[in-house]
Amino acid sequence: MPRNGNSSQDRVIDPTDTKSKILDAAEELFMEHGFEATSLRLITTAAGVNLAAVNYHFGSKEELFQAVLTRRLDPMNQDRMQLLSAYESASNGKPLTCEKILAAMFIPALKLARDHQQGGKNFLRLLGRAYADPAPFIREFLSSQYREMIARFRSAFSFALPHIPREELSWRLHFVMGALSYTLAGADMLKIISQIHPEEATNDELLLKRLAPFLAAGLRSPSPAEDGGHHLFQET
Amino acid sequence: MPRNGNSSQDRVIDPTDTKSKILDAAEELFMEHGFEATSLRLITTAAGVNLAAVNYHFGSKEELFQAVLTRRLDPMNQDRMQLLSAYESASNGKPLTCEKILAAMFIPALKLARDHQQGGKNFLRLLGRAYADPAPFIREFLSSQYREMIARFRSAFSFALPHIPREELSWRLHFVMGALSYTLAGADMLKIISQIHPEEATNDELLLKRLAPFLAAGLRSPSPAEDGGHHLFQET
DNA sequence: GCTCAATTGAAACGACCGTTTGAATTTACG
DNA sequence: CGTAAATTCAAACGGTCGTTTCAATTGAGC
Repeated sequence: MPRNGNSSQDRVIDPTDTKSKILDAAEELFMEHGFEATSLRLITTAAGVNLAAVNYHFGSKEELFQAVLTRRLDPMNQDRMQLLSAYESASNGKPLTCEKILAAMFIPALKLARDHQQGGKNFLRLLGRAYADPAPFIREFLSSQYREMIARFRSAFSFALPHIPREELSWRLHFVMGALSYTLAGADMLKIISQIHPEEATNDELLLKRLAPFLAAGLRSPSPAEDGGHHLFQET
Repeated sequence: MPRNGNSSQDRVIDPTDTKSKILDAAEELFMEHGFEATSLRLITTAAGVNLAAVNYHFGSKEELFQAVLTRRLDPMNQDRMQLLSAYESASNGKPLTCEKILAAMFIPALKLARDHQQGGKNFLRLLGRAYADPAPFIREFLSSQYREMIARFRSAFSFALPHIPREELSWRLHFVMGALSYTLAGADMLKIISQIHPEEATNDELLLKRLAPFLAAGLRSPSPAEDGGHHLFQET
């Protein structure tokens, strides 16, 4: 009895085996109902497998959730870092533009959103929910999954924007991640905020072509320490 | 038997009555565990009231959740619109700056975060979770709560930035809402993204003094239609 | 073909869920 | 004070939950 294991595919991935069927069904159902509200019975019924298969292959519901996240999140963040390295190698030691660094963040996310016709979009919504979940096992998992990639991109931005203090840059990177994840995950909020035509709202590439310039302008803006001392939050 | 009702306090709010005790406990527990994972038994035990009191005073668990949201969200959005109107009245028909409009959005949220020492922060985190929840009853509720406020602020930005096409502005307003809600709600994500000192991360006012200039720069940036045709998402 | 481990299967475990019921209690008021 | 409405209470309703157990089945290597 393996009881878990095979954490980073020791064998080839077979989309018809029990583990993959569970992961596919869990991804869609976790996205739709959240972690706590999705029962293992719902997942195993949708996957066409026995209820006990989840505990046999993944150990527990929490470990299944982590497996669902890591299956796509880990490759996506690896892609981001590889793409960033490729851009840097091609620049001959010159700093990259903010747009270029943002492209290294966005393109792998876009690829994920497009690749698996429904799975990709489902996963990004699931990720958006996980960001807002305070459950310790989720937060610690996301932290470990993101730490390396975030450090890598902060260095790149620091090199591209040497006049921005490192701490200010950490904040701006936080804002970038917020707008990106919110935009990729919360398509439904668009219907609240605007009367944007639905057929356009589904075009993620166009969306990010609008988001990247928006964020690049914010990243390049003067550091608050050198803006002449505006007093924004003074009433009247 | 009233069976619900009293939707916008017909009587004075008494922080020691059963309804308020339930709302306070529910706000904290919904924030911590999410809607589905928070049981009415947990809420009523924490509030020190009988289990049946929720169904008696609010009708159902879903209606209790909406009552928790509307108690603070509705006043906050009213404050935002009143503040925006006050700024506009003081400007003698001249367009407001982006920073000023953003201040009208941020200040009421900041007031909420500070007012109720723990309740305020709890509520904003709860709101962040609700944004990412696809449950129809949550999405429809948020949509109805935000529609008027969003329309009001889109008009203000449209007046302040007449050269930005209205559709582009809708997208940028979406990005603003995303970065703001993500920032206000997801304080824990900061620990993932940066090594920002915790004692500073809790200072929301400083946080928004960094966020507002960042977003204002993005809002003012040239419209993509007139940026000369960059090709950001061309690989290589 | 036999053996033994890997996997699947059906059933049950105790626990907790949202809601309802109807009686007991408190409150408001003529 | 008496009475009718509002509120609180304990208990139970039918269900669903994650997990475990153990027998049945499968599959690979000798």
